[in-house]
Formats: sequence, C-alpha cells, structure tokens
Amino acid sequence: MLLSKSCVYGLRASLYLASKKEGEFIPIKRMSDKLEISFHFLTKILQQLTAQGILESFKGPNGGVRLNRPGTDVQLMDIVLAIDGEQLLTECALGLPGCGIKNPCPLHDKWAETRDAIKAMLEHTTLTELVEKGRAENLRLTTDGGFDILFED
Amino acid sequence: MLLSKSCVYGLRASLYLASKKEGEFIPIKRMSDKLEISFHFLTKILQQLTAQGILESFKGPNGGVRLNRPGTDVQLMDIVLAIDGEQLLTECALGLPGCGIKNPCPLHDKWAETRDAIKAMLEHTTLTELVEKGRAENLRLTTDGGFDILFED
DNA sequence: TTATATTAGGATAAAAGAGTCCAAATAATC
DNA sequence: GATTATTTGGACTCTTTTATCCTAATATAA
Repeated sequence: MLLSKSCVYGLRASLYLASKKEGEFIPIKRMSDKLEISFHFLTKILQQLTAQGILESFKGPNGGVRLNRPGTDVQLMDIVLAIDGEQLLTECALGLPGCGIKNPCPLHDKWAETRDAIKAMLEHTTLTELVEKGRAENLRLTTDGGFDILFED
Repeated sequence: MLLSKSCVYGLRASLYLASKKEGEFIPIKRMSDKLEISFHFLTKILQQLTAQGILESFKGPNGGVRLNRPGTDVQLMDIVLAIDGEQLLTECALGLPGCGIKNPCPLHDKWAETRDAIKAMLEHTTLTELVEKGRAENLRLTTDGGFDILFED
C-alpha cells in the first residue's frame, strides 16, 4: 500500500473540491455522500488538510471547506505530505534507519531511483490537471459513478 | 509505506541467506540475532516463504532454512509477492475497486507508469546481485553493522 | 532411549490504522 | 433569542499489523 487510506480519501476529496467553483464552501456531508466515504472519518482527514493550510473551513450554515489555493497550484504531493508525511520519500526500502548516501543499504541506489519517479509523478500532477482529464474523459472518482457526480449540484 | 514490515524483514533475511554457502541450512535464531529481528516474528515470516516454495526448511539439530533456488534466480519481486501479495501491482492509487484501462480513475495512467517502474525494479533485481554489491562496497543490512556480519560465522 | 536443537503452528497481546460517536463552538436565519 | 447547519475536538471501538509465547512435531546425537 503506497498511500494510507486516509491519504487516498484526502486526494479524492481534494479532487472533488478542485472541480467546484473557486471560493465556494462545500459541506463535508455533501462530499462524504458523493464520494461514498464515511462522514466522520472524512471530517477528521479534512481537518488535517485544513490545519496544514491546504484547505480553508467555515463553520455554520453555508459553511464547509474549500481549497486555500487554486487547484492549479496544488500538487498531489502537497496532500500526500500533509497526511502521510514524508515517510514515503525518506524511508529505506529495507527499513534501516539513517539509510542514505552516506550509509546506504544494498538496495539504496535502485530504490532511490524508483522513489524519485514516484516523487516526480506526485510533484508534477496538479488537482486541476486531473479534474480536467476526468471531465474530458468522464472518468470516475467513486466506485460506481462517472465523473459527472462532481458536477451535479 | 511501500512494503509491509513483514516484507522488509523477509527481504533482509533472504539477502542474508543468499550470502551464505549454497545449500547450507541456517538456523532462524542465528538470522534473527544477526539481523536484529524478533526471532518469533521472523520465524512466522520465513514460514510463509517456505510455504510459498521460496525457502526450504529442515527441523532438528543442524536444521534451519535455505533458499530453494540459487540467489541468482530469486528476484525481489518473488519475496514481495509471497509476503505482501500483488496488491502493490494491482491497486488503484485512489482506492477505487476495479480501476483499470476499461474503467480508470483520473490518476490511472500516471500511476500505471510509476507502478511499472516499481515493478521493473523489483523484477530485475536478484538477491545475488545485491549481495555482491553489498560485499563489494561493504554496505549494511542492519542498523549498526557493516555487511561483513553476513560473512562471520 | 533420552536429551537437545530446531521448525511448525496456534493462542494471545500490543500497537497502529480505520472508523464511529458525541458534545462543544460558531455562524446564519427565523 | 432560539433554532439550525455546520466545523472542531475528544473519546471510544473495531480491525489489521506487528510482536510474543507456548506446545507439538521432527531430527540429531549422546
């Protein structure tokens, strides 16, 4: 499992938000319904993203959450780092603490290359990019639905 | 976390075995001491590898485990599949069941590329290759020790 | 045949991840 | 001011992973 479940949910929710009108607050309840994610669990995850400054929240009626920056400025990596931390980018493939160029394990070089590929992919992909691709090709963000669920009310 | 802890331990242990004389049975107790892994836990993991035909075991005095094939014929992928299963290679990055070319998520294409890189790395790396590199450069397989711990008695 | 060194396998415990629930704070509307 | 819709935050439960322990089976050797 590359990403934790929390992280995956966070990514899906962020994509959902990026598909919405910029600046609009979306209630978490609505997101959890559309994305088929437990409301309470999703709430906890989005609280993390809010705490990290990736989302902005607003309480009360007409409240909800929204992206704190345009979706073009949010990389997948931002979400991953906010939720799973930098473990994925720093950890030794053989689990040895302090594995690095100075004191590597036998797998270090190869793993570093592979890891860089993962890193590059996450760093060079923005939320908006995926939303546009999803819209153009009607791809899905839930088990059943098409991408259009994002654009219903 | 790309690989489970069990899988990482399995890899380290397999590398240890690959560094030993071919055909020699090594007691798990010795491995757990050298590699600083809980004996009971390591035992469970190696049982899996034995059940999957990657290792061979022998009970009683002078017993232990050994590779069932030459280390040149064991890819890292073999160990990973035996312990973590094929989840890493099949799972959708956004956690959607059945995500594939026929019914992809917006991240599918990019993730498929990245995943192929991971797959290629694991498939093209053999135990022997890493052992030789480790020996040549005195790399480590434990928190503290150098690679030489593998070659002490 | 008895003692010893090992793996096999089941039961259990501890820790981490995933998921649920409830009360409190806040903001809008009636 | 009261009601309602929302996020916040803490407590709790469930499940999976990680780790430990104990007994049985097996093989060697004295």
